[in-house]
Amino acid sequence: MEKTTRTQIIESADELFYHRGFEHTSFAHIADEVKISRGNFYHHFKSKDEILESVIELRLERAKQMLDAWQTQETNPTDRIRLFIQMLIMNKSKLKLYGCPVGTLCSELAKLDHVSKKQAGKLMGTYRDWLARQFIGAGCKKNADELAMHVLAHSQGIAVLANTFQDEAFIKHEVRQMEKWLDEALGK
Amino acid sequence: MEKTTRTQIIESADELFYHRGFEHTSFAHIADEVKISRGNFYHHFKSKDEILESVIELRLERAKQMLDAWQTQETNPTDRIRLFIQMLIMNKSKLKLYGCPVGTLCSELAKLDHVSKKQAGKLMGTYRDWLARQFIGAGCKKNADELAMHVLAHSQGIAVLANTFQDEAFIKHEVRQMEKWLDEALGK
DNA sequence: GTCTATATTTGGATAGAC
DNA sequence: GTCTATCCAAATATAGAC
Repeated sequence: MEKTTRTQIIESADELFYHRGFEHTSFAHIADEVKISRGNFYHHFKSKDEILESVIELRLERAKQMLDAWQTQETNPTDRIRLFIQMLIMNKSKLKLYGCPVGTLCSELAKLDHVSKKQAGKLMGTYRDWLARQFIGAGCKKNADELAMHVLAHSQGIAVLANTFQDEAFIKHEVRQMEKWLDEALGK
Repeated sequence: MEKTTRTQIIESADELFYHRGFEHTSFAHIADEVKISRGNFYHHFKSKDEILESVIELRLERAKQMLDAWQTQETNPTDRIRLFIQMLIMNKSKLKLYGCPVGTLCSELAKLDHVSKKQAGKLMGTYRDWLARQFIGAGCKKNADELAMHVLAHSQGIAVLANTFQDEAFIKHEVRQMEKWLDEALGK
């Protein structure tokens, strides 16, 4: 079963937007990856903004799939939060090179005041809501969203600094701190 | 005493790079602000990259001045760290709209793989080093840099999320958390 | 569905008059 | 030191043949 050209465009754009940023990625860059001509794009998408829309949709899909998988993989909400935090370790080399794909996109679209910035915010919101549900499950009903936002903020900050200072080792240290914080926050 | 055209260019570029991002800011944008013609730029700078260089220099200068002022204003290193954290509150409306000027620049230049990305990293490094010195002064000689990086990471994460979710109230809550963390970290 | 050719716009940069 | 005019390259987008 072949990947459609449309799918290939979206997947290549997804990677390039992550590595180079949205604005700094041109049709020529994507065309080189997919090996199609520039003109051919417009058979599949009306504009570059439409490609971005599809890329965000793809990322939303993937995020939901991953979180759903975690939901069945771990029965304990606390351990699910730990999986989220461990994501920083798993992706440490990419974080160092390109930062967080979600955070950097949200930051870029905010500066561009782009029509899709709200959609990108939804992507971040997906993690926020999922984390909040885990905290509720772990017995923190009252301040679940605050705790979720704290984990998210700490993760985003780690990504920015790992990228800025090109430092992977730092990630490990901060992750340990966050895990310790989690144990205390859950009153353990 | 008049501001030179050169100075006006740098200051306008500084603001525009913060609000719109570096790549998304054109000479036309800066020219509109300064009210000069596009061609006139090249009497003062050889290229757009050179303007960026000067903008980063300006930001470095301002950062050092501010930190020096704090150094004399507060005798207690712990209170100086508190001043740093309070900066998030002071700038909360700008953070909501544009994120952190240091973090967003570092993130953008990393994606562009720009020649000045190291210089931007130095800007972040200025805060890192200053914070580490305060922690040393507060008696945390052993892990001063780790503590500095933690404060920096938390601040950056707060900025990213305040910007993404357009939420100022969240900043206040996280700042309170960081202040509590600081008291505990300093064994108080 | 894919291509080539081309239109159009924008943005960075240069030349030279004043 | 500032301007106008202009060049050049890149990037988005369109038209129409195959």
